[in-house]
Amino acid sequence: MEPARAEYVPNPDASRDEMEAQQREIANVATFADAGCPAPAAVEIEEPLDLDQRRSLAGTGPIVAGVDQAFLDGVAVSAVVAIQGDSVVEVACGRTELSIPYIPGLLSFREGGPIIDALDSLTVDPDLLVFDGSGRIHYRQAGLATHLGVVYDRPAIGVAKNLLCGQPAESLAEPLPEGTRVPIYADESVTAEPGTILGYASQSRQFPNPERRHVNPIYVSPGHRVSAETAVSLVAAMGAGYKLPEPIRLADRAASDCKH
DNA sequence: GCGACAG
DNA sequence: ATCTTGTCGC
Repeated sequence: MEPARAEYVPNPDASRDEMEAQQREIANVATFADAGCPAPAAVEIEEPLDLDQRRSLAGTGPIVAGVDQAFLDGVAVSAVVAIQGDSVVEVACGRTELSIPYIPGLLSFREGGPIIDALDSLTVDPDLLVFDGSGRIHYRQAGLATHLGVVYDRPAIGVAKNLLCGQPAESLAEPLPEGTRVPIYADESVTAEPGTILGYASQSRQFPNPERRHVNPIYVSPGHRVSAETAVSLVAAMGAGYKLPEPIRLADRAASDCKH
């Protein structure tokens, strides 16, 4: 697939000020409301899928693409796994030399290159992109999922394993029951009206007895063309019994496979 | 100055 | 993100 807005392709050689300025601009053109994204019921994944059992595209069901990265020395490997219904329909990889270090808040400038490299070789046309990292839960409301969602002008969701910024509506220190969703509000650290719901902490999975051993929530936020509420529901629909949604879980595996 | 900080 | 075996419990 090809970028729809080439002017927003992240440039790792830009100055920090330029990066931050571009992020504010991206947040302004991003849509944090449902606009052409699939319905959660249309992308349900009941059982864990197998990366090695691929099937060809069939019919007009929505295609969801999961994206994740792995690293070796100075190289970033990005993998995209495209899923339609209960089938993996395509797997693509991309790799790029790492040019800048990891800086919280500027992740898309470090990992955007390999991701675009991978998406460039994808032949199917995804209806939804799911990224490992934040979307609107970001200092300038322009995390990885928002940045790339805008670059491709495609519905996009960010799924993070840790909270970058924002204020949970309630404490997340104690284990939550499975299915719990806690709003993440904008606070002073975010360029949004205080009280804006940036995303949700979602307890996608929990053990029967959290006293002994518990699972942490995931942090789901809209990237582009999806609301915070629909984003959590979409991710929950693709859980297949795991903490992380199937597209991300498979992309994670594909990326480490791609390394070796 | 101090603390916080996706992957 | 990455370096890594066994081990405990629904």
